[in-house]
Amino acid sequence: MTGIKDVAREVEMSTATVSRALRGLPGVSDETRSRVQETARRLGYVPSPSAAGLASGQTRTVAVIVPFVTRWFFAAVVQGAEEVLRERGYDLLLYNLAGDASARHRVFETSLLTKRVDAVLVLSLKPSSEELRRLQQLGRPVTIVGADLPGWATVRIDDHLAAATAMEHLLGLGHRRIGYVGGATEGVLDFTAPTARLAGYRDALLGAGLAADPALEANGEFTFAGGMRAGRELLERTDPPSAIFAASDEMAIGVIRAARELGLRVPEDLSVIGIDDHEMAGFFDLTTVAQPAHEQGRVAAQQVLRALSHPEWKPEQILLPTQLVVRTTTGPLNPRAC
Amino acid sequence: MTGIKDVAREVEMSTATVSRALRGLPGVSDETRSRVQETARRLGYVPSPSAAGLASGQTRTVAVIVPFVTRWFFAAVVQGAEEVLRERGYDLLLYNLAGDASARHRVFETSLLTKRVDAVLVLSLKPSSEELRRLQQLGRPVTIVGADLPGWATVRIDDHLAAATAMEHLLGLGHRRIGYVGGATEGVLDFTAPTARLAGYRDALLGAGLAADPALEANGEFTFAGGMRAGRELLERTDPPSAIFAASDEMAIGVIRAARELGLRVPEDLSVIGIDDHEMAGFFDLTTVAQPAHEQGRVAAQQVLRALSHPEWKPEQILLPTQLVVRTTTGPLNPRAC
DNA sequence: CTGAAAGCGCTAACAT
DNA sequence: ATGTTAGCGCTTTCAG
Repeated sequence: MTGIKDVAREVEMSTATVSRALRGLPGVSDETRSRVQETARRLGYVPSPSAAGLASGQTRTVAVIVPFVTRWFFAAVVQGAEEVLRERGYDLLLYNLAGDASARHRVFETSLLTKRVDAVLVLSLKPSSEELRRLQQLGRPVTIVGADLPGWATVRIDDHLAAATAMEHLLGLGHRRIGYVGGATEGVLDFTAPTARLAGYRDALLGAGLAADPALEANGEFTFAGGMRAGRELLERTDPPSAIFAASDEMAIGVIRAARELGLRVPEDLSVIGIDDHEMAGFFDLTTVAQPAHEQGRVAAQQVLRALSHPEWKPEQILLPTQLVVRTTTGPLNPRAC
Repeated sequence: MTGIKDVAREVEMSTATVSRALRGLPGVSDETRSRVQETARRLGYVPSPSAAGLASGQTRTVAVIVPFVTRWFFAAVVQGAEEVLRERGYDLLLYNLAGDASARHRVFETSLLTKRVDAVLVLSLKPSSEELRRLQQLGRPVTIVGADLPGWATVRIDDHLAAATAMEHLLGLGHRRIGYVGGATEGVLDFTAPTARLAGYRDALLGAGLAADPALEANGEFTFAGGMRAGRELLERTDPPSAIFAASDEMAIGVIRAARELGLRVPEDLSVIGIDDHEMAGFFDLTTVAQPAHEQGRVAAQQVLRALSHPEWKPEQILLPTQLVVRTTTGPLNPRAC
């Protein structure tokens, strides 16, 4: 295994110079640098991250803590983060909690990360106060993605605004009786988004001079199946809504399916709008409020990398824009449907 | 930052003993071990992976190389692998190639992995012969998931058999004119599965005394949208098939949608079967041949870990079982449909 | 611009 | 059962 010493011997220089040359540090003549690079390549030199990490205290590795890699949003964020980390020569250590409490404990509590990574990305899960203490103790940049956590660096969308955008679209089409399919507003997952979206829904109704009707709010658990159940629940009422706003595309698709099973046409009898612009949204011609999941991953990674190179950096809250994407699952209120 | 030395000083023993005690190595009295553990905990000792890696040559880290984390199969495999790695105290380094040639080059060519991981999992992508050479040079356990690569350790399903199972189901229902929607049989991705599934389709037809008709084979690119296009192509023929076997559930769902748009009822006018048992398959009541994606990740991780602890270990080809899951998108041949 | 030397925090013989 | 002693392969002062 050829090491820095072999390269140094070959170019007849010290390992210090070789190290500087290879890492692009100043104070090396151009000629020396290129000779070193050429020699390193020729010898097939590969640096040892362990040795570099031990000596420098930097691992060039970022931990990404995810509730489930299998959910669209998380996978997209991971993919975005991985791209920029790789471009900058950082590695991505993935911790998938998968709803497993002991996994969670191991990652957060034991400070396993302390000497292992330079920074941490936490996706959409609500750290307990104890966990937050641990994260703080790391003394390393931490960014929360997809959730609001005052005082911490975050990257997310404005969930209240996204909901308002969806509602404005439905209200603009003449709908007045609008149902909501969301998810639990408590729990360790997605802890702020469901709450903010529900608030956006209610506020939009109030803003339009309408009363929020608790009977029109159902829990779709952020899944297809849940969305379908919730949709059926709302649509089987004696006074069903003419439009449904689902807090995620998966739930919206579930709602569409429930409508179809009940013999309702979309959008003639029921308008449906979601949030996400999931890859399947286009496929289902779903009107939705698009959120840039992939971009949130990129920006979050950029944020922690910036923090690493600027020690004086202060946590920032970054909001990424959402955009209404009108497809064919929403339409004007059909008078007969009332 | 408290290190092993601090613990050693506190218990008045050598760092060697502390190291042994903490790692569960033999040759430490029970009493000493528990005193060391207790003290380490009290002092908040966290080991340094860099130092341990440098001294031992082991990183307790496994690289997982994925084409796209955002595809269901890959995400599920990663999740499965992460579970067993975490249980065993290994970390997962994720490399997402995302169709980026330079990313790919960086991961494989530069032997970046050499001193960074103890083992490698490669998902469904076809390493070039140069890349295989590099992987071999690593001198570390490598397992290929979801593809067949003679001479290498692999974990996958029997794709030919899975296709045969699907075809047998359709043939048993009386279908004779059966279309196939698959993906490219060349390329760097999923390189053996599409080929084997297509062969399974053709062989099943031959086995039933039917001729394989190239006009009934379409490319759905393993995506929803592609499946829909391919489905439309087959169904708009003057002599459309009465059943379609799609090599993945996403394509099968695309086919169903194409059928619906053409006014065909499923399964009365068209039977559709897929492969995967994707999370959406149940939602669409899709008949499919289930493959254990999550389990393939688990088994692959177990395989490399076993290889790590048994140096004499020889590469194994592991086939995981598939299972026909009959739902409602397949039905008996409708005589009128002929 | 380059070199010498002292670690970084552990592990792994080899002793005792 | 425990201790001693070398490193592992780099980075980083501090000199020159």
